[in-house]
Amino acid sequence: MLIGEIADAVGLPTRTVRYYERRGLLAQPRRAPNGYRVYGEAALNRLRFIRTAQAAGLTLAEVHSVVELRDSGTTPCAHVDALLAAKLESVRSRRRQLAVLEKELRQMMERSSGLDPAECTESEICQILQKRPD
Amino acid sequence: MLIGEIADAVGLPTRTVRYYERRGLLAQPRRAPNGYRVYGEAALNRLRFIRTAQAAGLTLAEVHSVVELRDSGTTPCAHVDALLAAKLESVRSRRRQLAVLEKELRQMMERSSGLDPAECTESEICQILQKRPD
DNA sequence: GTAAACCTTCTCCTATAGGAGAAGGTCAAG
DNA sequence: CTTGACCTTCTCCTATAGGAGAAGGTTTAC
Repeated sequence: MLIGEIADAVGLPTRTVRYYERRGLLAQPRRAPNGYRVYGEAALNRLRFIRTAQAAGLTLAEVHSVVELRDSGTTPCAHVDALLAAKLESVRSRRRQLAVLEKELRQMMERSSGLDPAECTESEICQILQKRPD
Repeated sequence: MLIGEIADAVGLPTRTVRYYERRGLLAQPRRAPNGYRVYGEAALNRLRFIRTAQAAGLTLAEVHSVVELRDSGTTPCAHVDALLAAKLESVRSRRRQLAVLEKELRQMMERSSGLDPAECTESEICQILQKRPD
């Protein structure tokens, strides 16, 4: 398989496949006599894994830490559990932040409907944003 | 007020104040004979406004669009309303995405507790991530 | 008079996940 | 034999909001 074929197989641009190689996520493939990258099944699995892991919210750096363990012969299960737990906590935390922000935005917009643009002075720049709810 | 003083007054590093000036968020201040930036009340209000707007989730580019209107003599209320509405929608959308992700993470972790690391094969790299719920 | 604490501009760097284009080699088909 | 579609490496660029350091001038305090 050449890079264009494997890229099509997983739905990535060839640039991205080379990028993963540079990042150390994908082993350097063997080369054809003309210098072209030649991939096998393992690379296909690896790319699919990367997509799955990204879908689970892992960063490429985190994916890297997982494949590094795998490549070193260790079963990465425990490490993945820890990553997922940390990810879950950060997602929860982010959700809480966004809930607060959404509430504030709604309050600002509600207040805004009762404000007169003519009363918006130059020094406060924008009364909708500046006038915090009492 | 020199840059260090105004920076302390709003709790920003002096670097950031210069950065806002470069970004066009803050007017170029007058200079003392020695070349030092000298600020007045207006700059203080502007910096406070930027912080408030950022807290509302606006990007610096969006803040820029607001102060640009203000500086051009237009009351930016309508524009701010539109920005807030768009921001609200994107926050809602993001929250929905995170809710789905949180659920998936929880499912993965639950499944993980019933999996045997010994069964994790090299080709799938990690069964926790790879085995999607049936 | 000198050391500390300011200030100035300049340029490059961070994280994240790639995207864009240049300049060139290679391969299959008409 | 040339055109188009591949492939190669190289470097720089994107968005976001600054951070870091260099090299130098100024002001304040002792």
